[in-house]
Amino acid sequence: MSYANEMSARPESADERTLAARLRLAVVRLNRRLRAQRSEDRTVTLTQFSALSTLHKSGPMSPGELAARERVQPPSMTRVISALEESGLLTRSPHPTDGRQTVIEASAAGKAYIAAEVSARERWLDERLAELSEDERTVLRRAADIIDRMAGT
Amino acid sequence: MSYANEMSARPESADERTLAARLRLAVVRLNRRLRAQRSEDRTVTLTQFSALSTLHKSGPMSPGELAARERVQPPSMTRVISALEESGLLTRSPHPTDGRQTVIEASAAGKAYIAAEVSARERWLDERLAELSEDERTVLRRAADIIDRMAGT
DNA sequence: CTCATTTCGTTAGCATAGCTCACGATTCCG
DNA sequence: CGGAATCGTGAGCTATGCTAACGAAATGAG
Repeated sequence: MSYANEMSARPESADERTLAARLRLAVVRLNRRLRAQRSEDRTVTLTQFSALSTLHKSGPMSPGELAARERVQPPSMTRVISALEESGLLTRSPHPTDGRQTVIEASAAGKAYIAAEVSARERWLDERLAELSEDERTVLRRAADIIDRMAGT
Repeated sequence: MSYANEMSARPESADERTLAARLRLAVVRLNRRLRAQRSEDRTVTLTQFSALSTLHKSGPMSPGELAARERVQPPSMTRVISALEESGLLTRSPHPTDGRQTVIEASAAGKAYIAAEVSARERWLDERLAELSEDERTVLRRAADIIDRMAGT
């Protein structure tokens, strides 16, 4: 069943690397895991879901504003918005006074989708978090704030 | 200079979302920032650097083993290894006893590259971390361990 | 009012990064 | 010896970001 797969590699350990190196690896790995959690739901990707969540939570805004909140360049957001509109989860309407802008908003279907899928989407992560101690969750809660502050700069 | 860009969107706040949602957003955002830090160094991407670091730190191993450590599927790792080999930072050699396997190892150039570039690569993150308090860094250090444990499952 | 400048959203094209499926070579084991 | 398992890889797809360039609309100096 199990073949020999041991070489001179040292075992993976809680290591003495720098904080930057450890944090980078942790973030890269968790990001990969999170993106992989879209298998059953074929239509909406993590990026789209993230944008739709932010839009739903913050209310109608312009595409540029949403791009800024998600820390993404406007052209990247354009594609996300187009995909969500095509799925009927979001509506585009003209800005009342400024002809250059558009107002995007989560549609009724989009809001329903979020309500229904938010737990399914984050089920994997929720389960992992549930396995932790309350202290560990507190650490992650604080870390999420700190990371967000760093990434927002 | 400043155009009106206010709609009915609520301001972005330290919010009352679930831990899962907050952690997801924080990780996705930081990951984007980290990948963007490759501007000066044209040749080696974050994924390649991450793999090379792990290989250097853990010693010679098979491609499959490296893929497992990086939490990536073997075909994904093949491309990373090929790119690193082409750059001369890694060597492939046949396994002494198992003809199916190969042994990959950071070359002298690869080790030198890591030693020289590790700080440059992580400069952006290092600078952000330096702006934090010691307490905040401790939180991130613990969080990195917890996240890695979750992602490793 | 006129027109150069700025802003907004988008299109086009590129690079990275991951996946699954399939396949050939090799090894293991009954 | 021959079927089954394993390893690495090739092919092809999708997602996710970026920059450059552009057209439409708004602004503001004259």
